[in-house]
Amino acid sequence: MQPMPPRAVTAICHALLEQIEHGLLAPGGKLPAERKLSEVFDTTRITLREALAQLEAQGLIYREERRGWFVAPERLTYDLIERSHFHAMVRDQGRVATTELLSARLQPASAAICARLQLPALSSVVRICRLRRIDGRAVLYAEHYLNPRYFPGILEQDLAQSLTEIYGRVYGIRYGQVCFEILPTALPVEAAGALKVSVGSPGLHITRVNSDQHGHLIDCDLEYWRHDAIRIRAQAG
Amino acid sequence: MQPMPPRAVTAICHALLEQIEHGLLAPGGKLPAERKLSEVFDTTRITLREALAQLEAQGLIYREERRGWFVAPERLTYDLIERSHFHAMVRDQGRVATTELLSARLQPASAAICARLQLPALSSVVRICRLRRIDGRAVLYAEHYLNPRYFPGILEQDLAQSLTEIYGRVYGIRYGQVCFEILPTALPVEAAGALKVSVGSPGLHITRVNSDQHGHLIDCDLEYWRHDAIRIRAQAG
DNA sequence: GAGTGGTCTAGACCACCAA
DNA sequence: TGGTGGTCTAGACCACTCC
Repeated sequence: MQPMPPRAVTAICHALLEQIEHGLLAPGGKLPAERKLSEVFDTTRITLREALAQLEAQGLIYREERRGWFVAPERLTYDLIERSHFHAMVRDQGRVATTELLSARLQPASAAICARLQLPALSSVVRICRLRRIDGRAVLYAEHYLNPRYFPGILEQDLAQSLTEIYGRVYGIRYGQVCFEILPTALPVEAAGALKVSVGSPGLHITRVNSDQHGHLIDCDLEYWRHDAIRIRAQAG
Repeated sequence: MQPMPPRAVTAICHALLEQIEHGLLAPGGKLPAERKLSEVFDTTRITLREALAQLEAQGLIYREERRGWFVAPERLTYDLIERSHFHAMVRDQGRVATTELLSARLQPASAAICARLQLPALSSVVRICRLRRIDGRAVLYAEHYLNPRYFPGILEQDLAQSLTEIYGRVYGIRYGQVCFEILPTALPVEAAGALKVSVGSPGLHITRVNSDQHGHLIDCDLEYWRHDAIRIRAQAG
């Protein structure tokens, strides 16, 4: 249909794409330096970076801040309905998950969190920030906000583990109804910093508000995913 | 925490953000020309465009190909579970929806579509391409693939209407189980062209595979949304 | 210390849109 | 027809990574 303009950027994209598809650049492999690539394609770094940015938007390559460009690994499939926890989900897909605890403490809740958990103004909540990796690559920055009333003494637990597992083992709490909200947007600074991506890169923001088996609102999660690390599945009806 | 580098790009973002938040630029309003803005902020167009791209990634402004930059309207909330059809969903949120039929015909199915609909190789399917707008802004490019066996003569219907409604009225078919797959990625050329966005802009790709009330796979939709036009909701458990 | 990516400058030409 | 956005050039300096 369209006359297909002979754009330099498009040509570079196609050339790189072909190399990746034919396996000359393996998943996880590093691309040559930008200056080297701009010589190869006989163009400027600005133009070359434009092409890299497009492949990044497609999720085919990704960037580690100041370290260079890499071929993106396969996405993780995230099933909204049959929610196993992160480590199990990753393991079931033949990958290795790790979790790093960034911070955990009791603090006053923001207005937004109060509203989500239906708490009165200025309530205290337990805030747990964690970074999660798949095969060593940071893919998810998550903030958990727990209603402290249901989880006395949780700060003494090992919070790099699955929270779901601690909920059940220590408090006898299981998830009941869960509400999701999925928002494609740029990653905020905290998330971008933790994931080592440049601020303003596209990402996926998932908010989960969780009730327990008795219908009490127990906690909510703010998850920030690399946009290229995830595929969401759901079944309805 | 971080020393907050005095980046030109960040400074411009904040300045524009403030103007938007204080309503000096109304939703749908047009921003000044890029050259004008780069003068205002005393920088080059490249740098200024970098800032605009970041705000675009956040979904705060958007671009119409060759027409300029505009302040983004509120997102549409898309509920995965209680799926009313597009026009009803938009109307319920106080907006106006329109649908434009781009093409509709019987054609051989691609391998991917055959797999989704569990059809034998080289089956024919009805392919319907449509463009949907909210308040006049193109937000969704959708391709529907129907198993023709369940929809004889559907090409004679008015396909700018709700398909859900035609299914029920003409064929006595209602949706049963539905599978979703949500993928943040760059918009492919057909979608980008129809939505009038530059190729390679981020978007949200939603695949729906629909069964009817008897469990037959009747059709599947490939939806391509502007990343800034949508917020997805779901409830589970 | 060499090389890398991150950022920025100061221009240019073209195709398209609106007047 | 003038101004717009889309694209591209040919450099530069800095902070950081990696050796």
